Amino acid sequence: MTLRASLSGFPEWLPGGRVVEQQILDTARRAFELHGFASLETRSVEPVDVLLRKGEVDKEVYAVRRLHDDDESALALHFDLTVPFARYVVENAGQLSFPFRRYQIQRVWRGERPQEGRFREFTQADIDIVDVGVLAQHHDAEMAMVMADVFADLPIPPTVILLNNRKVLQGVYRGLGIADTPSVLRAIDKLDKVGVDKVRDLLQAAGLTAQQADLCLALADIRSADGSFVDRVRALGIEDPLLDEGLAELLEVLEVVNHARPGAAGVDLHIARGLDYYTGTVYETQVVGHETFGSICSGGRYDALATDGTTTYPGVGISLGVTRLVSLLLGRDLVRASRPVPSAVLVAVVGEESREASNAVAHILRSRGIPCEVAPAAEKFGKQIRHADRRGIPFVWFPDAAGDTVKDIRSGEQVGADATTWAPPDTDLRPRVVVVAEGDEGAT
RNA sequence: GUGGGUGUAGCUCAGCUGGUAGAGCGCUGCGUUGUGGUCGCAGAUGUCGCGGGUUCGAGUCCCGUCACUCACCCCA
Repeated sequence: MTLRASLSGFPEWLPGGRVVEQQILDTARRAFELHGFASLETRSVEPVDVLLRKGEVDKEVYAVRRLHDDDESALALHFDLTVPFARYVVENAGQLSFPFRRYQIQRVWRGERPQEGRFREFTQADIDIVDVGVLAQHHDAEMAMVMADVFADLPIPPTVILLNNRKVLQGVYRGLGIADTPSVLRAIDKLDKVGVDKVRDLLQAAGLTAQQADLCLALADIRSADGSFVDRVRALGIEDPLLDEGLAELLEVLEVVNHARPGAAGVDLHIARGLDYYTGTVYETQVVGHETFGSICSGGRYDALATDGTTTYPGVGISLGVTRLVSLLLGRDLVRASRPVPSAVLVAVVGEESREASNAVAHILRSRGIPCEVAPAAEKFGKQIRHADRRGIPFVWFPDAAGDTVKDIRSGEQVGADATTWAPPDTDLRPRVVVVAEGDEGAT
């Protein structure tokens, strides 16, 4: 296990797990910057009313206050990165140029009961684009393509970004004369978990007729990797202008994404998304073979979230659940770090009186970009090698006045070497994330 | 917040109807006295989650409490 569960919901990885997490963070950052997103960080805390304004839903928000104040200022840890970003855009609109694109990688906090893949403190890697007044539709497809690039660069199983559009759902519900859209959305969202019959019960409990419920279920049942979903929705025979708009948008996003990144996305009309500020496209991402684990990357378009009263800043964003993804990869042993420490070389110490000579070797290696450490004690070489072995350090360097040698402790091969010219193979230079082969148990 | 399950060595767990705590892995040492991994031998380690109760006696039964975990809720 690479997860310490001392405080439930506040994960702390062991060093090997952190290697995996950092690789994901580096990969995301790299992809985001290649797509021109500027880095941004917002404060961890927001006034409570900012966090709760959108959607009365008493989100599981953590309040923050000084222990000694009886206090007034109701602050809370942010619940996601989208709402603080919307606030930031409104506050700094005068100094930003639009359309504004930024990425933001930070922790967020939610006071929900933890479970597999669900934490109270976790890291999101978020990208958003906002504009003034109107945001071009093509950005909806762009979001999915950027994330597809991230996934393509990660050592993880295939993923699929599932698309839907709130307008399609709302258009259908409105066309059916259904008033209570939110509870229908919530019921539909449970399809995978509780099954068709339970959801039908829920829908009827929400006041739908049997016929309405069946049409909602038929709609939710539509999934496709191509444009064929449009005809299947039409076949339900429901007419509504919002539906037309939603279908057109959804079709465009799907076609653009899959043209550029074949197979990266699919349409799934039962994706609803809980957050209430979404107004159009919504995204959810499954890891193939781990569909029940939950979405590792979600988001959507919000046309009315950011506003100062006179000007509205519509946006679209998507957020990678870094912590959730790491917990999936480690918890199911899908990947491992090649070693938990950066060191590629352990420089042995012959005797404490010659530690300086070992330090000098290490200094030269480091100056050439080779991470290394010096043995902590001048023990017998067997123990020094074992020290390296346990940490996964592949090479042990033996300083010797008659000529240094370096040993690859995996093969046992030991050769003469000069610190000014020797280098490990590229694959050993830094810890790597390696995919665990089927049935490959044990080992570090 | 509501309901179920679990809490014994660093880790995974065993411990039957109460009789003073065990295994595997890991760890330490030796065989091999400055070249590890395999193998063999030897060894160390526990407030049995915490508090109370019943009992001659509680890891075991009862009550409470905390933590973890699963489900609901919600979601990355």
